[in-house]
Amino acid sequence: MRPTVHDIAAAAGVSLATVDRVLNQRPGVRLVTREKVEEAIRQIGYIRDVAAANLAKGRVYPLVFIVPTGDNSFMHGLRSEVHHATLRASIERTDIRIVEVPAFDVPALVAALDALQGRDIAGVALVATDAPEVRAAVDRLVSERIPVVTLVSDLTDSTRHHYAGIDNIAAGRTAARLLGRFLGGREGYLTVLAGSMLVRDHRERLQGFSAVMAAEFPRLRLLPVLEGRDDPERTKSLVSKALSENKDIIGIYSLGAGNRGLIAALKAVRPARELTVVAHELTQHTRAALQDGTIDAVLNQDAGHEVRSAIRVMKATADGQAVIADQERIRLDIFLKDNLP
Amino acid sequence: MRPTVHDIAAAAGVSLATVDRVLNQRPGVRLVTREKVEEAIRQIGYIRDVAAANLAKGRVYPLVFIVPTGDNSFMHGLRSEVHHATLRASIERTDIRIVEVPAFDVPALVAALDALQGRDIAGVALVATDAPEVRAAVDRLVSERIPVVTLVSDLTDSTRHHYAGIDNIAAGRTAARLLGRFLGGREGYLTVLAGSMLVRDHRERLQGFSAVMAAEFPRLRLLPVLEGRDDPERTKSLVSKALSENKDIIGIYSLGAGNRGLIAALKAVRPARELTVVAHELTQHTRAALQDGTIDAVLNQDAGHEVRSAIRVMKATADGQAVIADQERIRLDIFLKDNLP
DNA sequence: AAAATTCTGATTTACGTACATCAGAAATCG
DNA sequence: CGATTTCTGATGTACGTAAATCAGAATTTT
Repeated sequence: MRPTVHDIAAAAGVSLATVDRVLNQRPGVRLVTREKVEEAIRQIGYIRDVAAANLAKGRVYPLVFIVPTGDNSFMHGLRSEVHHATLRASIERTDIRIVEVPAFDVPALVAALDALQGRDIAGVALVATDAPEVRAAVDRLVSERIPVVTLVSDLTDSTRHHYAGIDNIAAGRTAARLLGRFLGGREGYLTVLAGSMLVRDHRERLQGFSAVMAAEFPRLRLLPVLEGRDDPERTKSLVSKALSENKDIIGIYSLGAGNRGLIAALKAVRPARELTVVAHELTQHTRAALQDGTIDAVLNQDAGHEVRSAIRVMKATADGQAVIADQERIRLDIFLKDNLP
Repeated sequence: MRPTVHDIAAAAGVSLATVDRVLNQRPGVRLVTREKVEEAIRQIGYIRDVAAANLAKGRVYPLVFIVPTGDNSFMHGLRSEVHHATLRASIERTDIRIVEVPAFDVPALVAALDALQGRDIAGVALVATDAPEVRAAVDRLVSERIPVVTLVSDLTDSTRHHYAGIDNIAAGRTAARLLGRFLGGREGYLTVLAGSMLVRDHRERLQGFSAVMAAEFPRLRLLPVLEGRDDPERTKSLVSKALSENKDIIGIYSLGAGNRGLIAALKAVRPARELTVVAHELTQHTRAALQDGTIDAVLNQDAGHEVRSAIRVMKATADGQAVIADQERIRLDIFLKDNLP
């Protein structure tokens, strides 16, 4: 049988009330007594029954998810996963609020974060735009002892408690190796298509990609990055233009969203041009493109996992509990047409 | 506020005791009354507070993990993950017992399963050897309303509640495409290295691999499968022999354990022979081989995820709770040297 | 040393559910 | 119709913890 507060009281020779004061860091306990109790806790290996504690407290976890607006498939999927999480709210004792903020809008994000100060909140999860102002706002929340988790895109040098997302440098490196190996020993040009270089995840992917390309596939030369702003129309024309201007392009790495436009551009030149393509984010469009051979590999992060992980981490952090680090690592999924879920 | 048993009682116009009888399917309730209560439960959308219920019941989940003995890295890792789970036992209210059974030994596995009949057990997880006798033993447990989960390797046509493992056909197909693409348009022979064709996961991997190879990479021809029995020494000599007998082998797919032997054989011919290699299971050996270029890709299933998922599913099944299907899907991890965890 | 202050103990209620007991009501049987 | 049998209600205890109250002890201050 697992030890309870009663066992602590007995072991330390104090009353239940005193044990409770020590456990919940309430005042009114002399130092010597406090130490006696803490020693007893260690001795008998007491572990608080979180379920019982939450029951007694009537605990709910008010959580806030700050996600960017915008209609690209990935963010849409992310919002939908957060929404799904709200359906489990009563079971998980969460109370989730979704705040939408225009994408890449630093002041708006800062305002949303600052609006949470002083509120009774058990945790904040945000898709971070990597700016010093955002970092400062996050640090303010952290200093108020509010658990903060970055989602999908991380924040440089911030004190956030956790990052629920993939290692984007590794993702870029992986994309490079896949493209490099799939292209065999061929020689030619590669085009990189990004959403915006203002977000850290895109910058990091490019960084990893360039590093491996330069070091291991010198025969493949990179063209300047095309910034599609995650907009299908713009992306389509950028890609079409690049392909027609340079007939030696043999591969494409699409590291952001807006793949619909990319796919349209590819289909337009399809039978004639043979291109090896690696893209990010599994959506209905990239899935279909993978299946029909327009895209060769898709790198993905599972938004559902990210959201659930963020919730677990926020709850655990709010309770001062440890997390299973291994379980919270978000993996980079690599999909070929053969292992689609 | 979430509705409670009191709310049901009020809504149905009955007493708490009657609600309790209905909820816990105890006798002593007339049909009409029972239906009235059930209707009220549906009306107000009552969901049982599992934490409170478990507290009241003093519930613990006695779980049994049946895992094969043997010293290959993967099974070693699996046992270690189960052991790790026992460390969280008091928090998770589990009481995990590990039963070791010789690998591929059908009668022993059946005996282990039958020994559990009639015992007070909240769930059984087993690494299945795919034999009709095993299926029958599993079905006996299921008919006793004991939750059964297959782990890593599934059972054909059985009534087990859940399979916590990867899709092995997809794994084989993925391996084939990786090898095929990495080898570009080259022509030559491929060797497949398996542990034993008696386990379903190995058979399925081979099946998927062969299918994609035949359909999409006809220039790569498969040699007869080498059965290394997951034994490093035997594997090493088999591979060395094959490589020296056929100078046109340009790729290897190792779909089972015993990769230590494979790696040793590869290192012996390394600078001279250029081979593209895809292997299964990320261990310290395959990880090092991936890093130094001896192996090109490793397909992996995360044993920790499998064990934790199995536990969640067994607990949920024991409580008649739903599981988040998406969360319990075990994914095929593809590791290149760039995305190692 | 008396007063004021700070600790500590004892006790109670609560959270939502499970489970047992016993009395009384309703239904069924003879 | 009375006697059984079957249902239902009322009530209390328990699970492990939180939180509050109040009395009394120990300590510190005056």
